[in-house]
Amino acid sequence: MTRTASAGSEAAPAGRLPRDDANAGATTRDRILDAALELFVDQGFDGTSVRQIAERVGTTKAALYYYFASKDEILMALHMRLHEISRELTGTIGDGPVTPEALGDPLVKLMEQIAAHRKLFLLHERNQAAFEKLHRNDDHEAAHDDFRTRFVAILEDPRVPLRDRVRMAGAFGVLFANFFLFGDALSASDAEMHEPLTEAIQDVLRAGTGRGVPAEPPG
Amino acid sequence: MTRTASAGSEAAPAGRLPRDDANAGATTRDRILDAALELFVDQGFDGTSVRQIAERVGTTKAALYYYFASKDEILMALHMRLHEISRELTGTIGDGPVTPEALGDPLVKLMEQIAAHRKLFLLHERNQAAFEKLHRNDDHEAAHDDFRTRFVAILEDPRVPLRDRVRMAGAFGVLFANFFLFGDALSASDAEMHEPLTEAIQDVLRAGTGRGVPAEPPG
DNA sequence: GTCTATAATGTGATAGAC
DNA sequence: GTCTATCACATTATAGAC
Repeated sequence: MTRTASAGSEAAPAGRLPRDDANAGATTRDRILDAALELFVDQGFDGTSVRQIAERVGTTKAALYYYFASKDEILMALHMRLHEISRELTGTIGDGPVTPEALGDPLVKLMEQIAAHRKLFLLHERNQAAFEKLHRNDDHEAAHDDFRTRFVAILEDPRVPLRDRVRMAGAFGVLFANFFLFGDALSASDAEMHEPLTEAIQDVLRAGTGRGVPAEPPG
Repeated sequence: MTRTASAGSEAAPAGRLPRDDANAGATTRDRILDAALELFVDQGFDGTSVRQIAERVGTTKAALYYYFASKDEILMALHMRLHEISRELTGTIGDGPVTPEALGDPLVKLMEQIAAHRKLFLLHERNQAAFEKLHRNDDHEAAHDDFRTRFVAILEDPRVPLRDRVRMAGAFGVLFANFFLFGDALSASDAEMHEPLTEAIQDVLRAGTGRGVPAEPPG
């Protein structure tokens, strides 16, 4: 996690010069995306103007419009960065109804991805409205097969007992709260968090299958 | 939960006529706030124009500005609605460092409040950026003593073992995920959710204190 | 209290020089 | 590829009639 996350999306205009002194030599297009990501997370998509993005990159609005046809397209490009990560994770869950136990490993893998791409996940969490609008305007509204979609499908499955579904949603919540809601407050490194978090997740899930933590505390 | 939540805030201009056919006879001021709440949750604060609010209420922009000096003030009024609820809850937590066990009851109470004022909590969750800006501009930036502030203070307390803090944040996350992240997917009534959710919360907390889910049955 | 009309500003986006 | 200058438009907010 030394670099600031300038991955993917290399379809830049023409002759770019890829050096590798972190970020400084990144494609202009990627520097725009990095700046936008930061601003969208802090101020929200609607609360951020194209001018602000340009300023942070150290250029002008017009230059941005050379790389992106619209402000929406900047958001879309950032969406795609996450979409690929998310699509890999989706495969780790089975197809049919799922037991809480079977969800343990996928959630731990998700945790590691969140840790590696925190800002990208934050972007989606904090700009839900903007993304919905984006997908409404774009054609392919149906079937974006990301992790969340698959997860929601499981939680909607009436074949799974409500008790279990509450646990599964809850396990995700344990993750979510520790990274996004209170990630700053805990002020622990990702490494320090890994074990206690994994334990907590497993416990929420496990307790759900075998009818809970034993009725009375030992002693 | 039959009514659509038109509580509090009666300091309207002058002679209002309070009937009680739900909402239809509500103060105009409250009808504005109800409409704004719905739109701010769906489209975000920045994505909602004053004109849209007026349309939904069935009046004009200028009329809104008779009741509120600015768009920000509408958001502020909604913030106050939640702030009072939140302030009551804060009292249910002690003052010093807190054990996971001691957090069980406050979180269950919080759950009940969230169920009763879901939209209001959602507003805050989805418009974090807007609220931060609001509080930056307003004077009293310091010390808004709501539940979240107190909760964060606990999670920052280095006297509490990290393992416990992860559990406490996680317990909140269980709540959060079931109401906000996946509340729609589960499609269960608040009554149906109450027991499994309470159990799940208690289990996350309990497991943290006594070193994990009991390896041995009670004896 | 609610309206019409309008002011003042900032926005996303484009044209065209270099 | 990046700039300056500008357009068209929506926004928040206000003035003043009724």
